[in-house]
Amino acid sequence: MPENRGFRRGEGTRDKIVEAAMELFAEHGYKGTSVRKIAAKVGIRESALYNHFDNKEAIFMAIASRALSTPFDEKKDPESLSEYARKGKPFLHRFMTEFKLMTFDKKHERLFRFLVIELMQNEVLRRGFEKEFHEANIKTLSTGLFIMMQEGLIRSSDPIVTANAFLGQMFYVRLMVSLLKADGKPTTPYSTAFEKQLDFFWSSVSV
Amino acid sequence: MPENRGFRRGEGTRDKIVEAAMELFAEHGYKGTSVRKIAAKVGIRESALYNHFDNKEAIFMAIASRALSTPFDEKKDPESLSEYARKGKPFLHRFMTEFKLMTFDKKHERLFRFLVIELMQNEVLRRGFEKEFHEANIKTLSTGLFIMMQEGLIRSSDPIVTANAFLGQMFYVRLMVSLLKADGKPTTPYSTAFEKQLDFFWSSVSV
DNA sequence: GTCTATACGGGGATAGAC
DNA sequence: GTCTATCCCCGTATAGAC
Repeated sequence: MPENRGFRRGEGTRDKIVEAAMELFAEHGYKGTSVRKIAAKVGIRESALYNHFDNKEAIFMAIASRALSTPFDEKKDPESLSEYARKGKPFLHRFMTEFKLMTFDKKHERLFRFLVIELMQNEVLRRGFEKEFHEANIKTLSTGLFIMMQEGLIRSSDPIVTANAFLGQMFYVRLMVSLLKADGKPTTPYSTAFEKQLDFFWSSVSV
Repeated sequence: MPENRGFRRGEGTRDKIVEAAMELFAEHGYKGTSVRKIAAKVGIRESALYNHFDNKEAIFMAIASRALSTPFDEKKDPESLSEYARKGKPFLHRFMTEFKLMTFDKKHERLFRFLVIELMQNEVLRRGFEKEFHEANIKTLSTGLFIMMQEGLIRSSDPIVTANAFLGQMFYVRLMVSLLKADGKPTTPYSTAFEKQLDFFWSSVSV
C-alpha cells in the first residue's frame, strides 16, 4: 500500500515495522505484542502503520515467511550435493556450520525464538516448519548419508533414522543455546557443542 | 483460599480450574487465554475464580510446576540406577520408554505444548526446564553411560556429549510427534520412531 | 504517509448481595 | 463460594484533516 516506487524519501518504514515486530514477537509472542507497541517502537502512530499492513496478522505473516525461508534455503543442486557427500565428514561439517552460524546470529536467533513460541499456536507456521525445516533437512541429510553408505564411508543403516539422529542433536543444541541467550547467560559452555556432537556422530557411524 | 477441609461438597473446583486452564494455555498460550474463558470452561464466573487463585499468574504457576515436576521425577536412587546401567541397553530402553509414554499421554502432551509455547517467554519456566529437564536428564544419562563405558559395554567417549546425543534425538522425536498431534494428523509414522532411534544409537555406541 | 480523534469490544480485577 | 454489576485500561481498527 505505500506508494513509494523508486527511491522516494522516507521509505523503509515497512521494513522498520517488520524489524520492530520481529523483536517484540520474539520476546512476548504474537498475542503479547500490541500494534501500539510496534508503532511506538517504529516511532509512528498505529493508524500510520495501517498504511503498510492490512492488519496485525499481515505483519505476522511477513515475519513467518522469513522465519521459514532462511534455513538451508540455497537450493543446493543435487549434483554438487552428492559430489560433496562423497567426501564424507565435510558434508556434515558444512551442515553443522550452517546450523551453528544461524544459532549465534542475532537475526536468526530472534526468528528462532519467534518460531518456538508460535509453533504450537499457528498451523501455517507448523506446516512450514514440518515441510521447510524438518522434511527439507531430513531429505538433504539422508541423501548425503545414503551416498556415504554406498561409498563405504559409514556403516549401513536406515538413512532416515541416521538423519534424524544427526538433526535431532543439532536442533537440541540450538534450543539450549537459545534458552541461555534468552536468560542473558553466557553461552560459552556451548561454544564448541556443535563440533563435539558432530565429532561424536561421525565416530559413531564411520567405518 | 477455598475453605473446604475434609470432604465438603462441591470441592474440586480448584482442580477443575487448573485442568481448564491447562487445556486453554496449551492451545492459545498464556496471553491468548482470558480468565473469562477459563471460568466459562469450568462453569463459573470470573469473580468466583478469584476465590481459588489470587490472579491469573497464580494459575500459570500452578501449571508450570506440574509441567516441570512430571518428567523422570521418581528420584531413582543412585544404587539401583548404576545397577541398571550395568545391563547396558535396557537402561536406555527404560529411558526411551518413559519418554515415549509421556509423548503419547494426553495430559503430558498438553503440558509439553504449554512448555514449548511459554519456554521463550517465561524465565521461571526456562530455568526449571534447564535444571529439572535438561540437567537432570543429562546427569542420569551420562552417569549410566559412564558406567557402561567402564564395563566395556560401549565405546569410550565423553559421557556428556554421548548423553546429549541421545537426549537430543529423543527430544526431537517428541517435538515432531507433538506437532503432528497439534495438526490433528496421524502419528503412525512415528509409532516406532523412539525404538528406531534407540536401536540406531545403541548400534552406534556398543562395542 | 502521518497525524488526531474516536469507536467499541475484550481484558483483569473488585464490591457487595446471597 | 458463587453470583451480578461495575470499573477502567488496553486491544485492534477506522475516519478524516493535513
